[in-house]
Amino acid sequence: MSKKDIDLLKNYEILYNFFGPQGWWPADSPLEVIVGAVLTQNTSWQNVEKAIENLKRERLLDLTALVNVEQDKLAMLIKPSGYYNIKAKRLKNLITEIYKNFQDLEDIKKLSMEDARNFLLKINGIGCETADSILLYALGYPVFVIDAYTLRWLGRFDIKFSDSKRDSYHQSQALFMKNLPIDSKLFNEYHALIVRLGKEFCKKVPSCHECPFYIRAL
DNA sequence: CTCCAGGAGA
DNA sequence: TCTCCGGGAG
Repeated sequence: MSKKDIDLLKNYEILYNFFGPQGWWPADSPLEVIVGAVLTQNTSWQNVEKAIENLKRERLLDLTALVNVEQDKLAMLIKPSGYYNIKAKRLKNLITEIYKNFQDLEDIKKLSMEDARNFLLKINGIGCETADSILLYALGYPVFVIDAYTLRWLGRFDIKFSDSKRDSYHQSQALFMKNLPIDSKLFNEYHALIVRLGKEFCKKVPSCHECPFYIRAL
C-alpha cells in the first residue's frame, strides 16, 4: 500500500460505519475547547475533564476571568491534567495573546485560516496539533488535525513520512487534505474516529483481529 | 509498571 | 535528537 493507493474517503466510511459519530469536541463553549486543547497535550482526556470541572466550579471558563487569575492558582486547579506548571504558563500565554488581539473569540474567525494559524503558532506552548485542534474544533476552520494515533495508523498501511516531527505532521496533513473534500465537519469526525481507533485497536500493541480494517480484509 | 487528544529547551 | 514536564487510571 503506497500513499497514492490508500482510499482515505473509503477508510472514513469504514470507521464511521463501525464506530458511529464521536461528538467531538465535548464542550459548552469555544473557550472551553481552547482550554481543553492545551490541557490535553500528551494527556488522557479523562484527566482533562477533572481539570475542566475545577475551572468551571471556580467560574474561570471565561476570557477575562482567565486573564486575571494568578498563574499559580490556575496551576493548582488544573493539576489533575498533569504538566500543570507548564500548562498554566501556556494557558496564560495563549489567553493573554487572544485577549490582547481580540475582544471576542468570534473576532478571530474574521482572519483567514492561515493568518489564524500563524497567530496561534507564534504563541509559546502552541504547536501544530494544538493550533489545528483550536482552528477546527473551537473555530470551525477546515483543517485536518494530525496526531500520534494518525501517524501510527498510516504507518500500519506502510505509509511513513519524515523522521522530523514537524515534517511528518505537514506531510501527513497534506495527504489527507489533498485526498478529501475540504469540509470541517468531515475533518472533525475523521480525526475523532482515528483517535477512537487508536485507543481501542490500533494501539502500540495492536489488536488487529478486532480492528474494523482487519475484519473488512477477511 | 506503562501510557496518555504534545511542545519547548538544550 | 534526547530530555523534561506529571497526575490519574489500568
